[in-house]
Amino acid sequence: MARTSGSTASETGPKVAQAALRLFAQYGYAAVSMRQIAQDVGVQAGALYNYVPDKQTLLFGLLRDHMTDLLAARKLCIQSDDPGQALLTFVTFHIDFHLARPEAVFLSYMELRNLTAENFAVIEGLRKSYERELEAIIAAGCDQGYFDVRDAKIAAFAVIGMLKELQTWYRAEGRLDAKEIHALYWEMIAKMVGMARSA
Amino acid sequence: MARTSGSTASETGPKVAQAALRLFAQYGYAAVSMRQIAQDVGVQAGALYNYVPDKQTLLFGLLRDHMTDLLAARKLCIQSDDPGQALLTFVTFHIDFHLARPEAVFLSYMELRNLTAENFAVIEGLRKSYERELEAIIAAGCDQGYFDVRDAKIAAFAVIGMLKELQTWYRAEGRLDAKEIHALYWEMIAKMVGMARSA
DNA sequence: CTTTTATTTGAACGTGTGTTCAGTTAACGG
DNA sequence: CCGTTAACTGAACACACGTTCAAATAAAAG
Repeated sequence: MARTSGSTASETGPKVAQAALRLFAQYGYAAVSMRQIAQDVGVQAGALYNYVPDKQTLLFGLLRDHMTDLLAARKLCIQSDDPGQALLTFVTFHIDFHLARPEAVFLSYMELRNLTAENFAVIEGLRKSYERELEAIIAAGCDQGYFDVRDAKIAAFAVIGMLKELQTWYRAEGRLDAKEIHALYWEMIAKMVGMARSA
Repeated sequence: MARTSGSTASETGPKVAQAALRLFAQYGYAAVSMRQIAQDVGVQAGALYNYVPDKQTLLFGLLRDHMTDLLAARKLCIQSDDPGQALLTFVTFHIDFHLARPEAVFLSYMELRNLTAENFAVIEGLRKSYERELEAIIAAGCDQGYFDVRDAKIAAFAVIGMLKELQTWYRAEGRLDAKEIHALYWEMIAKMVGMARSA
């Protein structure tokens, strides 16, 4: 047997990425075999290599695309000169973007160590450039007297940590919807950075 | 060849656990082979099975011991009826305990999904009982009017998240020592829970 | 010194791994 | 309808995996 009826690269290609994303997120990169991915796609393992040079590059592609999407979406946010507004925008954007793609987010946190050194450096660079935006907002808010934190870098880490943890407990069918989560987190974060009651 | 000179179970046993902890934390459970662990111990792979029934149980044992240690150490904390003091104690304890054993902490966050369903349930139960302590402290502080948070459960998650993130950036040789980290995190957390300026 | 016990080796088992590729069939272009 | 290209199969490669176990040696006990 050979080419299967109805098969086109434009359909199989995305299926490969989706299956890999799903399986890597669920079981971990090292625990998922190319044959499992192939089965999920509905194809033999050999066929995957029409779409991906190797397993490592498959993982890297998923992480890089996720980070690229994140930064691209972030650029579309309306940026504000007011630090309070800028922080609110960042937090709201972060929550929406991340809650919408839990698997990619999970993968990006969990599988960094399975990247080669070179690939890791690329992803890490993208991640840092995102997190530095938050740090810059907090630092600016301090300089301008809107916020009150002793260490902007640590405060940024704290906010990132809070938001990361959100990923671990949020369920779409859960007690809180996105709107309530926005409100709760914004309340906590605004207090934490000592935001003056204006904005 | 067979038994090597100087070999005793009381030395090799702990070595196995240490090597597994180190390697699992660094490369991930699925990516580390029993032969790698054996090499780190300085022994052939077969010898590991004098100390561990299988790889899964080895992982489970590491995680369970970590959680057991955590809960035991926590019990030794002096508990306070004052919510502010109780929260401060919790935060300080958490930071000290976790910064002292980064590998076990990392493993406990990363390798939960590589546990069998039964083993996972055990670890998850231990973890929840720890995190519920924090939630109870925050809830009590709210009830008694010391704290001001809209949702104690979410606030507890937020604090846990902040502290988890600390693990990812802290380096012993870094800019901040434990004392400064205590102060910075306590400041942020006290503000976040809307703590009245007394305690 | 002899016997017993503790500890490890080294080979083997069956299975699974990522990856390659010649061969085969489906879809497409002329 | 034919030739070309696109897509996939299925087998194979060399190697690594977790685990078992008889045999062998070291340490401990008597």
